[in-house]
Amino acid sequence: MTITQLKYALAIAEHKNFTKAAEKCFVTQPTLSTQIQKLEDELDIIIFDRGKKPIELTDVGRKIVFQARNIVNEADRIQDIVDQQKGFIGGEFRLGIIPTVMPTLLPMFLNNFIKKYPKVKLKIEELTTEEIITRISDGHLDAAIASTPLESDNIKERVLYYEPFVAYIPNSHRLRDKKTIEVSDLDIEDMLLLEDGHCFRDGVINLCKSFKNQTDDHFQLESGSIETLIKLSNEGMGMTLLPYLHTLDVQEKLNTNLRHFKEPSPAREVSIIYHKSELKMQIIDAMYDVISGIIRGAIAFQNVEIISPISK
Amino acid sequence: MTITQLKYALAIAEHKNFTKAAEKCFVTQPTLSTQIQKLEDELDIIIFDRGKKPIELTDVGRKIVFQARNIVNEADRIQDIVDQQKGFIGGEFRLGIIPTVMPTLLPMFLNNFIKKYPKVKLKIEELTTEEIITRISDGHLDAAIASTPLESDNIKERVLYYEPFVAYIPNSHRLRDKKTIEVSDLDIEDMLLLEDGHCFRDGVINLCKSFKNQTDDHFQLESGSIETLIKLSNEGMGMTLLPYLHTLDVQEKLNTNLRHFKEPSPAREVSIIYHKSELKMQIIDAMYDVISGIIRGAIAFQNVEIISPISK
DNA sequence: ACAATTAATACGTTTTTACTATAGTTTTTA
DNA sequence: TAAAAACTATAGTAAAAACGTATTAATTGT
Repeated sequence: MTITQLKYALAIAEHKNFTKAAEKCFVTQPTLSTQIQKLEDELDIIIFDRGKKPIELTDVGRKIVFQARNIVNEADRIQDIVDQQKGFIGGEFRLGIIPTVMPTLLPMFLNNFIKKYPKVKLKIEELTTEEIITRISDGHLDAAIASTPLESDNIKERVLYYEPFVAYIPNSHRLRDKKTIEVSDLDIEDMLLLEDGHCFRDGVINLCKSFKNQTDDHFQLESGSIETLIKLSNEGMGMTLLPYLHTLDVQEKLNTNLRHFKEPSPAREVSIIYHKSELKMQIIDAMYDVISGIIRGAIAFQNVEIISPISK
Repeated sequence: MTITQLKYALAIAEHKNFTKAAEKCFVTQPTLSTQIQKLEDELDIIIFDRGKKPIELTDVGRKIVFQARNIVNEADRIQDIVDQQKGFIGGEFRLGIIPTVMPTLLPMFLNNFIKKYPKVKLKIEELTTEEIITRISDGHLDAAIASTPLESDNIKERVLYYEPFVAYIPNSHRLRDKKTIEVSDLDIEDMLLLEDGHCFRDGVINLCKSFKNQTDDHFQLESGSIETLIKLSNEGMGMTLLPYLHTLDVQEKLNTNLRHFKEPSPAREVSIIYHKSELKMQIIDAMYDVISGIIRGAIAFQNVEIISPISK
């Protein structure tokens, strides 16, 4: 049994196809065939059921592959240890970011980060929290930036900042004349929300729920981007809530539409999250340092109340 | 990097000597030399400092070897999974047993176990609790039978039975006429104890301490075996405490010297313990079943108070 | 039934692994 | 302190393993 064979088995389990797996492993398909056969022979069990199309794992095969994942992960950490020793911060680093954080946070730290750590090959993807959790768990992402706490077993969280909710209140709205908003002012019925799947949407719903026992899920307008929410709001479709960093982008003439919450302001917790195995921890540490250094200048709220990002 | 190379590195780290490590790996010394060089080249670090005699690990080397241990352990579990699938209970199984359990428990279950699982090659060693903890942690033991709780981080415990302490009181002892003993009757000053290192000794000391604030460690007589304790006691050197199973061996004519404690009787907890990685869990399960099946006929106390086996 | 897809097999080549023999060092012993 | 012993590194070689190309075999979809 070799680590290579285990990697091959993992690739096949993932792609359910020898040929594609072979490509991903940068070898030919016969190489995979023979190596998997050798592994199966040595263990004297069948890992893959080639009878079915696409290929399926046998019961033992599933356990073997699960354990192979552990072994390969642990093996990858050897390189990690070496990198740490050499003070080397580099290699591929796959980062997921949730949609409501992406456009504001990414421009703030990206330049800074790639300048400071030019050897890191960043691969950034915009993903929902749910997708992020899946991909961190199965090793397709090294880390992600998401709203926390997530209460996910094999994922660790490290808080980057607390980002208050800010109300965006258009002309002629009933709350227009208030200087500061209170949570009890909110009515989910005239609140513009992001479409389903965004954790910021869930946060807002939780916030409103916490004061009104609103369980009716019948809302009128939903959008995929915060920019759209603002435009819809300007059209008089209702008020909305924005994450604080987004308000820095709001055009000056619309600035008057913003209302901060009375302290303790409701806020979302934004964290860098990663697998509990702590693979590539040096890069995660580096990214944490860069982001929290930058954010310190941008957000300086102390008195906040954290709103859960998980729909309940 | 191959699993084989990691195993070689582990062997060298353990023996601090290429030649001996090569023997343990069943290869020649040059094979080890070249493979370790290949590993070091690939990682571009030095693992072993050959400058010192005996060989020492470098700082990174220590971390690499630690991680190698993890990887090799995880890799071993592949065979475990296969064995489990096949319902195969076999292979080498290294079991440690503390001295005060060995002579009574081992004869009770050994025959039974090797008859039921003839393919398991048992290697049993009598070891102190301290030695057992070290050897389970570093993988030299697969499991052990010891008195618990141990509060050791990477060791799991599964209770086999509770074994009450029984007082052995010779003729003309001040407690001779009592039908049942109470903990408050005990005086550590006239108690015969096992020599240092035995957890049963620590248990007895804890028991006495719990009633008298006795911190003076000056005892007069100490012995290495419970048999000797009984003989010393018969010579009038004082009373002593025995684990219940030992009292079943006491000759009939000396039976009259035994006094049970008033319930709840002080007792030690005896468990099968193993590494948290749960390697060879099928065999551990099998052994648990055999022992607890046998012990059910021998010990049937319900009302006990557990005494810690750790000196405090 | 035929084309397309995909895994297995046959076979040659390259790479890797491990062996024997031996050289080069350091440590121990006389 | 010189000789012996212990130990690791290196060279060369044989065996085994890994991988590639070419091809066959089996299955699926049209």
